[in-house]
Amino acid sequence: MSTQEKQQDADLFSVRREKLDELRSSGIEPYGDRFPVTHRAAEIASRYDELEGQEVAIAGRLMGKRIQGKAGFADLQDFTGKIQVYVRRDDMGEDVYKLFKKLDIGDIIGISGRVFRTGSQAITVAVASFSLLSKSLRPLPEKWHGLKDVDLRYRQRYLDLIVNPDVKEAFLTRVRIIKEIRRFMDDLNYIEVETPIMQPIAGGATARPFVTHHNALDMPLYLRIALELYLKRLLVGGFEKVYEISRVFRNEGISTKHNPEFTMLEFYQAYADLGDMITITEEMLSSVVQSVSDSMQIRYGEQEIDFTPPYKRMSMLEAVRSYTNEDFSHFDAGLAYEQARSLGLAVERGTSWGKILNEAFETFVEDKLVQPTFITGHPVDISPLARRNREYPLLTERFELFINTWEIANAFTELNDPIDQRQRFEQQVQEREHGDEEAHVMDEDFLNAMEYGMPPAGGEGIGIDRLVMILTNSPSIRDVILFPTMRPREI
RNA sequence: GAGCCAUUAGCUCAGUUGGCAGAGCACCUGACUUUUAAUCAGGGUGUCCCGGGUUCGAGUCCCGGAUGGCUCACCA
Repeated sequence: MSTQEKQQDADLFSVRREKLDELRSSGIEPYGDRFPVTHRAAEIASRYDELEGQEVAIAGRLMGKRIQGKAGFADLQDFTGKIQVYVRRDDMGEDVYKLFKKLDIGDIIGISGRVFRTGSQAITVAVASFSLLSKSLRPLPEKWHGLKDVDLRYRQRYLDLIVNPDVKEAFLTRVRIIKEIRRFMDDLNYIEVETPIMQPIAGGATARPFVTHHNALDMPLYLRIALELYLKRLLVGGFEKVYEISRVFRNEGISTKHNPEFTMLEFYQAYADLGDMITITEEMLSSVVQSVSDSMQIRYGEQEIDFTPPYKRMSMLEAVRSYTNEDFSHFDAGLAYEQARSLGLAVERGTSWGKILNEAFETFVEDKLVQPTFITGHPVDISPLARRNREYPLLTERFELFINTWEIANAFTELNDPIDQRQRFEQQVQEREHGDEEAHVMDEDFLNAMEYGMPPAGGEGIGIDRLVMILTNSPSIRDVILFPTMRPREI
């Protein structure tokens, strides 16, 4: 059987598998050792003038091969980018050159050689020697179109990262954003802490949790849906400025804007209030935008979003009035019901005033809020952890920051009255009994903490993933989460 | 959870009225010592997502299912 005939009934994997065996039997280890790298691709390009004629050692993945007889070119890709390498039979000897020609695209190699420019001015390393560091057994996606199938891109993110350079950029931006936020919080002398991910009661937000079970304790544990209640326990414990950036989990639908696990920043500051949170938010966002972009104006799809502070502020009542011409400031559930009906909202009779207002807001206002806008003064019955407004007890001292129509941040002057907090929980428990699976459950331990005295405080949560989406112009949350949740599938 | 759309070679994609399964890249063989989506000559490597049905004949039409995308619902 000729090699060619053998090829015909062999798939690409077994062809490479055979190459690997041949390498081994000729004494070459296809999975090499430590390779001392002296330079990286981008560096050789940016410092070419100094490096011309110098000996360099680089390692990376072979991404292109242009052999032309007794010499040839190849592209090597490392974390910083691609660089061309040049191989010549007369430089490396017949055997080594043959070996190089046998390499597959996707193999990881280390080379050493001298930096030069070709006739067409391409910065190139003339290979003096090379070693195979890792044989690749599977063919990479096509070099020109890359990997487009979104399903494969998310499931096999490693391939996406190898062949689609923009993908790496978005994730590097994500890292920069989070780093900048940490720097910002640290500079304000906030203390970063870690609180339980598995909790006996999942509180701090209205959402369905994931449940697991602890065998030794023989009890259910919930993956946290928010960071809030533990961070507030730390306020009781004397931490005056505290923050956490970490994953929370919500057992809900998946969409371009929702992943079951996502990253939140939450921070709490004793003796502060909502106004302080507004200031911090504006300063933080403008500093983050500054650090990842040259401009305060960010393009997201068709929109241009201006992060220059101060951001627009509007109370929920004002916002609803200005988009519907209906005034809900009477605080009367019956009147609100009539207004909702005339606006075409499908609300049930008996729905509370606050829920109706919120419904009107979500339906008629939310999708208009493209530029950063603080919406303030949320009804108390949708804000069980926020302090009441002193003048209007049906409202709270709360804001949500909307950007690109998405809720990006949520903050309030924290409720620190344990009696009121208990009543709020009781209200939530009732709603849960009436079928609202997302309502809070009673958290006696949290109340116990608050009964020892929690300082007045301002607190805030920021959804990091959506912020990253906006700042990287990513249409899907899956473009900013390295390994988004997917239904498993055979490869 | 609902509606619409998609699924064909390792990847990116064609596939006509229902009539032998196709191209480019990748891969294999050969030529080529400064190319760069290298080029030239030759080679098609397939569970047409899965299961039924209609038909002389199904990648194509019908039904059911799987997975994904978009929109909506829920949510941040």
